[in-house]
Order: sequence, then structure tokens, then C-alpha cells
Amino acid sequence: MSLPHAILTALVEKPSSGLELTRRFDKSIGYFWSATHQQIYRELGKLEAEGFIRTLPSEQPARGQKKSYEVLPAGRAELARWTAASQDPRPHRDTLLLRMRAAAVVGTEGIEDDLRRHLALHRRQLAEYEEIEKRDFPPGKDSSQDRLRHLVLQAGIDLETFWTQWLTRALEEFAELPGHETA
Amino acid sequence: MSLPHAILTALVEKPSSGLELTRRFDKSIGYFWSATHQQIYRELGKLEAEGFIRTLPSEQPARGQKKSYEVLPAGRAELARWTAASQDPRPHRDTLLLRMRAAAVVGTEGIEDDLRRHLALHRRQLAEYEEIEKRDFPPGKDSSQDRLRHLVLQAGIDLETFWTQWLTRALEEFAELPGHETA
DNA sequence: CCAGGTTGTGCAACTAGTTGCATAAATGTC
DNA sequence: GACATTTATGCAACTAGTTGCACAACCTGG
Repeated sequence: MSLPHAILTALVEKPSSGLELTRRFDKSIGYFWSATHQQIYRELGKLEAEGFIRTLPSEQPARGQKKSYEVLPAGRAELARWTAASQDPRPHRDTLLLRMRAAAVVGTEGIEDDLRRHLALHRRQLAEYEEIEKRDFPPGKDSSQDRLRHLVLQAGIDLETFWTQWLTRALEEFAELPGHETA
Repeated sequence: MSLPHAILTALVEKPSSGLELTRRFDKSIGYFWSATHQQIYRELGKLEAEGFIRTLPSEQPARGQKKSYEVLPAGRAELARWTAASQDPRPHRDTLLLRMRAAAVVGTEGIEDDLRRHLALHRRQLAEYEEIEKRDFPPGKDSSQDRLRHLVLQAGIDLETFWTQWLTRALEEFAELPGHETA
């Protein structure tokens, strides 16, 4: 299971409260491991109970009161252990490909608009990644940390590039299908 | 939710028993929507209760006795409805990218072997897809159905190609990192 | 000074997916 | 014909993730 480790990583990078983590999961970390605020609060509770993190001393705990966490040595050790441990790739699920396959047997009626919508979303995401690359990884920034982080971003860029290309191609094929309406 | 629709698609393609479906989910459909046999049996029960599928008449139902299902008109209609309905891409989770990001803060100790292992797995999968392409989509087979199915397979090929290239590049970067052991 | 929005934390219930195990029939084998 | 293996169906319990809602504190304008 990966959510606790995603949180530990985020907290090692910078101690944060639940809401700050939620926001960071909406970008950055969330690009390849999403989580809702409820998952995050629940997990923070568990991680604290296990002695992997603790609340920053300064703040007094009260409901509706900001509560920041930092990673303890045990948490860092657990993160290192998990990172080094061998793991099988998890089976991969993609609704759009499934729908394409269904469309092959029940007809393509209606799916085309959604392909266009997905194409727009992936183009937007790609542009966002390229923006981040320009901002955070100018030439010359190449400490070990920077290189690893750049590699991760590169994976995001390549995946979005794949989707835009594949969707473009799919839409071209659709245009050539018999019975297709040409505007 | 997509599992019932994955099952409907598989059953429209060919009526099957639970175990046959399980086997088909281990390849083909399972390449982009995996499921265990327990998920499948549970879902078959629900789909039957909802009137989307029925057991093939000939067979008598008994535990340990093969029981095949076919799709009813209502099931086909539901599949068509679902296929055409607009859906947001589901957030995407990747443990390996998460571990790379963790490695940037806790060190790359130990992760390299696993990258190599993943590279081998993705190469194998890519080879398998290319085999299927050669077998099932020789030039000239291009009915609408074939073209759509080929498109789906192409996505699989492109994704595995991406992973092999990205992992190769990641391993090259690792080799250049300071403190890296060169054999 | 209080009504309404924003920020922040959190519980409870639900849906989806996984793991482990039980059971029954058919088939091969000594 | 007893025994092990394979084929096939299925239940129960668990883990992971989502959705809907409640609640407290703070901040801001009339």
C-alpha cells in the first residue's frame, strides 16, 4: 500500500497540515498518486499512532485549528525501506480503452465527443507539465535530487504526449469509418 | 463503475462461464481492466438479477457445474448507454513513480534492481502485444471492428514502449549519479 | 454584532477490489 | 473403487478508496 508512503514523502519534503497536504496532492504528488482530504486525515492519524510522524510542538490541537506534522526518524526509515523493496506493477485499469473495445461491438455512437474532450484535457495537462519543466528545471539545475525529480516529471510529459497522439489518431480513424458524418 | 461493463463487453463478444471469463480477463480484456474470479462471479450474479444477462438454457445449474451466460437486449442497451456516456478520466496511480520521488529524498539505495526487473516485465509485455498484432491484425484486416480493436492494442503497444524507454533512460541516469557503483 | 463565506478538521457510511478458503463435480490412475 | 488432480463455483472477511456530511474557528461587510 502506497498512500502512507506518499504522505511521508510529501512531509519529508516539507512539514504540513492536513489541508496543505490535500492541496499538494491536488498537484505535484497527486499527478501520480491522488488522494482526498479524508483519506489524508485518516492516514495522518494512523501514521501518528505508529510513531512515524508527530505534530509540530508549537501548535495546540483543537478542532478547526491548524495542525502540522513532521516526519520522525522511524518514518524516514520506513519510507527508505518501502522505496527499496521490490514491488510488482499493479494491474492497470483504463475506462476509455474499455469503452473503445465496447464500441467495437455496440457501435461508436456518442463516444467521439468524449474522445475530443479527453484530448483537450490531456493537452492541457501536457501544457501544465511543460510549464513546470520550464520553471523548475532550467538547464544547469542537475543535482541528484533535481535529476530524479525531472525524470518523474518527464514520465508525466511522455504519458500525456502518448495520450494526445493516440487520441488524435483515434479521431482520424473515426473520420474514416463508414457511416461517419462529415461536417 | 466499469467492471459490469467489461463483463458485458466480453459476453457480447462471446457467451462464457465464470471461469472462461476469468481466463479471458487474464489476457485480452484484462490488459486494461483486470479482475479476479471472485469479482467476476459476484458481478455475474448482480447482472443476472438486474436482467442484463441470463444463463444459457441448456445447462442445469449446480455447484461445480459449468454455467454459461449470454447478454440480453437490456444488457446490450445498457452497454451502449455506458459507452456513449461522457466520463472523466480516473486519477492515475503509479507506485514506481512515487518511489522515484521518495528516492529523491531518502536515497536511491536498492531501487535500481527493481527498475531493471520492471524493464524486463514491460519488454516481455511489449513482445506479447507485438505477437498478438502480428497474429490478429495482418494487413488487409480492416473492418470497422478490426480497426477499433487494433487501435486499442496499439495503445497497449505504445504504453509498453513508453515504459521500456523511460526505464532505460532512468537506469542510464542512475549510472551517472555520484556515488554509483560501476561494475 | 451578526450573517454568511472561507479555512480547516474530522466521522460515518458506502462502494470497489483483494485474499483466503470451502465445496462440488469430473477425470485420470493405480 | 479409492485417491489425487483439475475444473468450476462461490462465501466471508478484509483492505482501499469515495462521498456526504458535520462542526469549529476565523474573517469580512453591512
